[in-house]
Amino acid sequence: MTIRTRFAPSPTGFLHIGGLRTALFCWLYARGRAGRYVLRIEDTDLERSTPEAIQQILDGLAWAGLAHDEGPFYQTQRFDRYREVLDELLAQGRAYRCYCTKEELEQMRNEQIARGQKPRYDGRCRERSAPREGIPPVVRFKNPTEGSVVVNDVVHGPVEFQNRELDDLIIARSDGSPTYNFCVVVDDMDMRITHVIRGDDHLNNTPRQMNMLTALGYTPPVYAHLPMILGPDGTKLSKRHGAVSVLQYRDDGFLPEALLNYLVRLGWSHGDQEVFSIEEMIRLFDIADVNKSAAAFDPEKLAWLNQQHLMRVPLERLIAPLREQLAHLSIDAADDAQLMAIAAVQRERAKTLKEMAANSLFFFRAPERYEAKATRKHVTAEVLRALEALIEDLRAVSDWSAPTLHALLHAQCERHALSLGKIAQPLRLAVSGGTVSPPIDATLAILGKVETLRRVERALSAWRADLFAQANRI
RNA sequence: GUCCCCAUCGUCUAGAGGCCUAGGACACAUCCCUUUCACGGAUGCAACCGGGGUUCGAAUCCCCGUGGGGACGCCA
Repeated sequence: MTIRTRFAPSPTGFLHIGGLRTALFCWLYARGRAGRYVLRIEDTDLERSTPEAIQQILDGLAWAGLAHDEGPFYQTQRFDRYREVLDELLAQGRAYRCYCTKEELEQMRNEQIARGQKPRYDGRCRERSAPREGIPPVVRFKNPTEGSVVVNDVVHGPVEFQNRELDDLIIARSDGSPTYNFCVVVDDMDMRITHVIRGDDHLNNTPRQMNMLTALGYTPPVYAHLPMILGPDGTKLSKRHGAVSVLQYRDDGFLPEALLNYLVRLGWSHGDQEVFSIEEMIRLFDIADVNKSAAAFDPEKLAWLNQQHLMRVPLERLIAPLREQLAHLSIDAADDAQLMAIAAVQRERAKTLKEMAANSLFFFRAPERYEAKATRKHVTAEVLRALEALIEDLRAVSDWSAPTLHALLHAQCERHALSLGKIAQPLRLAVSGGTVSPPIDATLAILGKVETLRRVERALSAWRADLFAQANRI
């Protein structure tokens, strides 16, 4: 039988980290065993569902690369079908109309809580034959009152629920619209879902759904309830923990495979391996290997993984997102080859593409000033003499490449009996304004001959004036 | 309150009775490499929630506590 999984978000907010991991596990499981991954939008809550949220979810999933094989299906477009199943249940006496008012239910709940009991509907309308005037009824599922339901959860093992703990849940509101637990049941059945992989918070819903499925003559699917993801402080993940939407991670300069890699390692592992390509995840992942306990989200490890992926991914992959990040810094980087060269030397010195862009700003913009402290430290009369000699060499270079420049620098250092650092640092200052950059030869190579000479000449004249003023003052 | 779930370094995890002197990774510290910053390498710091059992032997199995989480809606 073909394995069929589904991701079923409700569009009442952004797609967040937890949702993305659920989607990832569903996707990996289906992909790894020639199955089908279905996307279903659970938008039965007309009040809170928004088209913007739907778009956000779709965009987030698309960015992550978790393409669905079927769907997206919208529950709001399946109301006729739910109605049909509802009537079937009603006709079979598996469901009944309940005329209790919200006030009565509220009162019932309060009394039960006061008595220290679990609030639950007492089934008083089960045997009611006559409707109550003026009260539009809801429909409740007639849950078994005896025995128990065992959820053979793939990650938790068997979990037993007593039917007496469950009550007759509402499956259609008084306005006739179906509720979540009922739609899920009908959809999972109709879409022939074989594996329901979802958050831990749904474990308690499972016995009810299984009872309904059974009442409909359908064998329940396999269930796998994933542990929750907690914030870095161990409490429930929320907005104050930073990124809410997965799209925020894109904007912050993360690679989707890095995020996915981080997420797959939350509750799952494969020996000592930390870095996984998408292909490896698909090949190695198994829902049965997932942990039971909740995991805290660690932004530091995500950042480390992102760098690991930045260093492994084909360089071309970095061009577009790096350009995008530079655009946010008002840099219009048109040249693919140049961006690739920059990414090649910067990727081992940046955790994110955003950081890479910031570190690479100087390639596009000449420094306006030179770090004062570093200038005092690295710029001396002796260094100036060496640089002046070097610039002559540079002017004469026809093959402007890192190896050539490297040789030139070395030669000049030897001539002046200086270590390479003595000359590399002031050069860095001259071209970048600071003391941090990729290897100086590579940096100059990327910058190009014209721009390098312009910047070095400008720095030299500024520093000459400085030294002269200093000498006169003393 | 009732029901359900969970429990190994600060964090993510390995561990399915002896291989555990509890392994790896992030973070942190020190050192090496070095042209700055990184990358990389080495070393160090650091954990089985508590108590009872079962067993020759328990991080691993059972029970009870404790702590954390979830559910209990005409939300999903």
